[in-house]
Amino acid sequence: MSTIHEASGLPADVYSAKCPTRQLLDHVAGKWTVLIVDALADGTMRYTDLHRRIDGVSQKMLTQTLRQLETDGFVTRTVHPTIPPRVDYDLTELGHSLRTPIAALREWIETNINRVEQARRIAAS
Amino acid sequence: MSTIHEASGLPADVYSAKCPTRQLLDHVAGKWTVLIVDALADGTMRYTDLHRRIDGVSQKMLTQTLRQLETDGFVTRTVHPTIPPRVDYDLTELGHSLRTPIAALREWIETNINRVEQARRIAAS
DNA sequence: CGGCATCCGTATTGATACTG
DNA sequence: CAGTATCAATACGGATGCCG
Repeated sequence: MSTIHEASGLPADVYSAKCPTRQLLDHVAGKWTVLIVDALADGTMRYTDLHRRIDGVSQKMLTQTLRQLETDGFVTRTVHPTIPPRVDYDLTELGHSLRTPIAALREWIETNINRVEQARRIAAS
Repeated sequence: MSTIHEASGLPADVYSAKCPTRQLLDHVAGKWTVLIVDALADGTMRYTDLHRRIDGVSQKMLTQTLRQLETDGFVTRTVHPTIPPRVDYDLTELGHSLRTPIAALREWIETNINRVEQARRIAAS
């Protein structure tokens, strides 16, 4: 039973270049998206928390990805008008539902890294 | 129970920039990787089959991604020395095990595209 | 603290043409 | 059929400096 993309009336199909699901795939299947959504699994995190947790992400990419996650409806951004300022990021319900496949991907990677490295050694020989 | 990365003796952790899992995340969480692995779910496909199935992929990206999937041990490439040539691509057992989280991601996208577009309309207003 | 604006080198990607 | 080679466009991403 396939989903119909309401705005176009056509079936949702990532294999079609023009289907909006393709762009969503690009958003969701990104390194930083995976890490941010997964990091927010346990609850609220501040900007600096995320920056520290996700080793190697630049301010620019963190902000950019958070904004995209926000417009796609995966995270909420709450500004506390205090001094110093404080900004909380949380998963929405939609974001939480995305957590499941994303966590599965992360777990697969961490579980199978040794098998992949073994395959690479064979390929290199 | 976390996996130990054998080559380094350290825990496998995608949050660490230097952990090899981070690079693997980059390979696995890519648009073309997702589409190719998912396309091979039903069995053998030839180069041209994949090119037709995955709308919008260039020859270059298709070849490049297939080579990467091959060295990572996800697909096998079988050349038949016939005229005209024929090259078959298949998932390995490792590739099959990756199918599960990848198919889950694709299905999530196709199922939730309308909710995302609704969130975007709200964000734009 | 949590950004944004700008610059800038590099890696990715696409289009096109050609080949065994 | 299944690529490779080449060039041009561009997006990615880091570094820096400034601001409320």
